[in-house]
This record gives sequence, C-alpha cells and structure tokens, in this order.
Amino acid sequence: MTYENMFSALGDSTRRQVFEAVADRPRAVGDLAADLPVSRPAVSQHLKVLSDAGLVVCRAEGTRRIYAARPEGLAELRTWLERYWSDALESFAAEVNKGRDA
Amino acid sequence: MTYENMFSALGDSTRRQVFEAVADRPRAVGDLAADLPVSRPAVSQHLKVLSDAGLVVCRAEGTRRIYAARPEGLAELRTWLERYWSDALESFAAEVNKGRDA
DNA sequence: ACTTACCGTAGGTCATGACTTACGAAAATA
DNA sequence: TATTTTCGTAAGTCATGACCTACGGTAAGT
Repeated sequence: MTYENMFSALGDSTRRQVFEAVADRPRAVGDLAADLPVSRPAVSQHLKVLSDAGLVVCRAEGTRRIYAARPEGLAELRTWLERYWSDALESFAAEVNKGRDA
Repeated sequence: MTYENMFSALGDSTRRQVFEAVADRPRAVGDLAADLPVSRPAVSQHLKVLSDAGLVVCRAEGTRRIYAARPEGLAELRTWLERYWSDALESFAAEVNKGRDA
C-alpha cells in the first residue's frame, strides 16, 4: 500500500523471487516453495508481506491458493519513480554545473 | 548496483527521505541531518548505503560533502519495473480469465 | 600553529525480520 | 466420517541493520 511497504517488500531477495515467479504466471504456494531454497511457511509469510504491500492478490481453488501479481501495485511504484527521476535529472544537471564552477 | 541494494536502500523510511531530499536538490550531510529526526552519523551511514546502491554521488566542497541523486540509479530500477510490469499485466489478465472459468 | 567546521568510521545497543518446526483449519476424496 | 492435501499461523532462534556516542581526520580561518 505505502511506498515503505513496497520497497521493503521487494528489498528482500527471496521475496523478490517470489514476486517475479508469480509475475511470470500465477502459482500456488507449494509450487512456489518447490522452486525456492526456503520452506513453504516461509513462502507463505513472504506472500503475506507482498499482499499487504498490494503487490499480489490471491484466489482460492480448492485447498490451493493461487497467487498472482497485481499490476496496480507496480503502477504505484512507477508513479514514485517517475517523479523522483525527473527531480534527480534536474538536480544532477545543476550539480554538474556546480562542479564546473568549482 | 544490484536490485537487491536499490530496493532495500529505498525500503527504509529515513533513507528514502534522505534520497528524496538530495533528489530535490544537492545537499551537504549536515544540512540533511538538520531536517531529519536522526543524528548526522546516521545520515552518513544512509548516504553510504545509497552510494553503494548507485543512487547518489558525492562531491567535495571544502570540508563539506555535497551529495546529489544519480539518475542512472533510478533508470536501472525503471528497467526492472517495466519488465515485471508487463509480465504482471499478462499474468493478471490470464488470472482474471481463470477466475471466470471457475 | 591553533581553533573551528564538517564529516566518516568504530564500537555497542536494541529492535526488526527471515527462517525453522509444530500445529490447526478448510476443502477434496474415499 | 476418516484421510489426505494444501495452506496459514504461532512460537522460538538467529542474523541483520538502524541508531547512538565517541573518536580521528581533513580543510578553512585566525
């Protein structure tokens, strides 16, 4: 939901792998854990963090829970990025000029 | 440098404030600390993390160190974002169709 | 040379979080 | 109903990291 949650969620390597996997295609928890070096409960916890951050959504299919990436989540990240990217460009250009003076 | 470093760097609230401040305009360490609720050494440590992540650069001006945002850093983040955003769009569309079947 | 301003790093404390095993709940199956 | 499958959560361990104070080092001013 917040930038805080999103960035810190994607800041963990294992958790980013989980996200990238479900972004590739929706998967169940057990399937995700099978392709990762951590236990299934660990994957569950990572998915909860990603879900709280608004980066994934969940759908029940029998006893299985199918997780999928949530595009709106990345869209929010993109909003932040676009803003500070233009800021960074301007301030960096000014910095280069300052450097020329000195 | 790596996505790992970038996301985890921006995942901390205080550190993201530091980055946003220098993105607005280049600043010295003491000036940054004056506007933040943490000590100056803490700001120094955050700047080191941001620097290792390739998100900021530094320039000496007398005893002062002027830090500025590094646009190429955000550009890398954008590359990641664009890729997984399109992935997420496709997988999410497929997910919606699956949901319709069930 | 001495003092002042500004900064990075070392060392230590404390909270956060990533991971594990154990357990309980819900749905399909027989 | 009993069993199996799949999953989330609780409880505990251990490493990471965010923060502080103290210290040392460099550049400018007197």
